[in-house]
Amino acid sequence: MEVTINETQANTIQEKVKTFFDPNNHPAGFCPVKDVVDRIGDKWSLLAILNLGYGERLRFNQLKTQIEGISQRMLTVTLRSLERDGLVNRYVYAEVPPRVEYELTPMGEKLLVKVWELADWAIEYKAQILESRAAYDKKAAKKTRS
Amino acid sequence: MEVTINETQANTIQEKVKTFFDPNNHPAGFCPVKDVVDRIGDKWSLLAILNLGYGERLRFNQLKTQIEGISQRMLTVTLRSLERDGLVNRYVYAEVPPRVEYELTPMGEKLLVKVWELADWAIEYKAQILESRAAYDKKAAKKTRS
DNA sequence: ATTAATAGTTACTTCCATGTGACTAAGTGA
DNA sequence: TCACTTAGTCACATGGAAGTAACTATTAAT
Repeated sequence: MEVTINETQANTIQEKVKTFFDPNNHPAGFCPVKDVVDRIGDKWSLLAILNLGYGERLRFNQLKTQIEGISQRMLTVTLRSLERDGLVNRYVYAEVPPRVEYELTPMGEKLLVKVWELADWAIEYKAQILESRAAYDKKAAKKTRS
Repeated sequence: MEVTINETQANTIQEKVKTFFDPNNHPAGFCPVKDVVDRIGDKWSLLAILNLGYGERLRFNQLKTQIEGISQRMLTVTLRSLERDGLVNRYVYAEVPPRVEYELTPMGEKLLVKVWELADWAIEYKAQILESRAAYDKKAAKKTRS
């Protein structure tokens, strides 16, 4: 089910991108990739999704503990927006003190799988990125000095 | 080469995440997924990468035209950071007026392939997200009214 | 002498995502 | 009566990413 582009037989990423950006295929500004990245590009959403990725329902405070550094407010904000988009389910139990549990929806889990594949790239190229960065900074420093 | 987790035979995403987050496997805070998303999560990087994904070298002003809404400054900033991380190459021609061309590096192209797969998810679930969002807002509106 | 072209840089401003700390409801147990 | 618990909300403060507009070098063409 990897049929992003089925308008033509596009086999290389170049062909795919070219086909994709063709105004005949989509309205201008249509960019699902950007949509996803915007959705998970904030500070906490991805971490919430990852922590719910264990497959167990987690209570609010469990998440707060597991997601290091997150504030109460930001956890609420993050979970609300994930819930709104249908990526997590929220279960409220009528108890005192309150109990609220969160879990990934199937849609959220599918996203996690996709996002997870990015990790392959990150791991494979992490060293190379750091190298490139160091080399670049070294050059920049030289220029500034002279 | 999809061997993110080879410590165990982890077949479900739950197992993968569990294995991944095990402090025995990685130092705390190690999260390559977050790294990538941070890298492309800014406003323009992804759009620059996508536009360079055609496989053709593009001049500064070509990019500026193609990336709708980007300012001169932000294009420079974006390209510089991509160059620094080794995702794009920059070719300067000693001409007047200046000519500078940009292209994806192989590493950048590999990233594009991965990121592209997110589009599959986005396209598949776009309608469902919008539905979920509308339903959520409708409920929220009711609560406010009462 | 002036304009035009390209690929920037620089100084300044603005705004929104995020952070902080106090506050709340509702019941339980001491 | 008071403290304690959980899962929040609310008002306000802040930093940094992004935006804006003016300025630059260099040469060719008019």
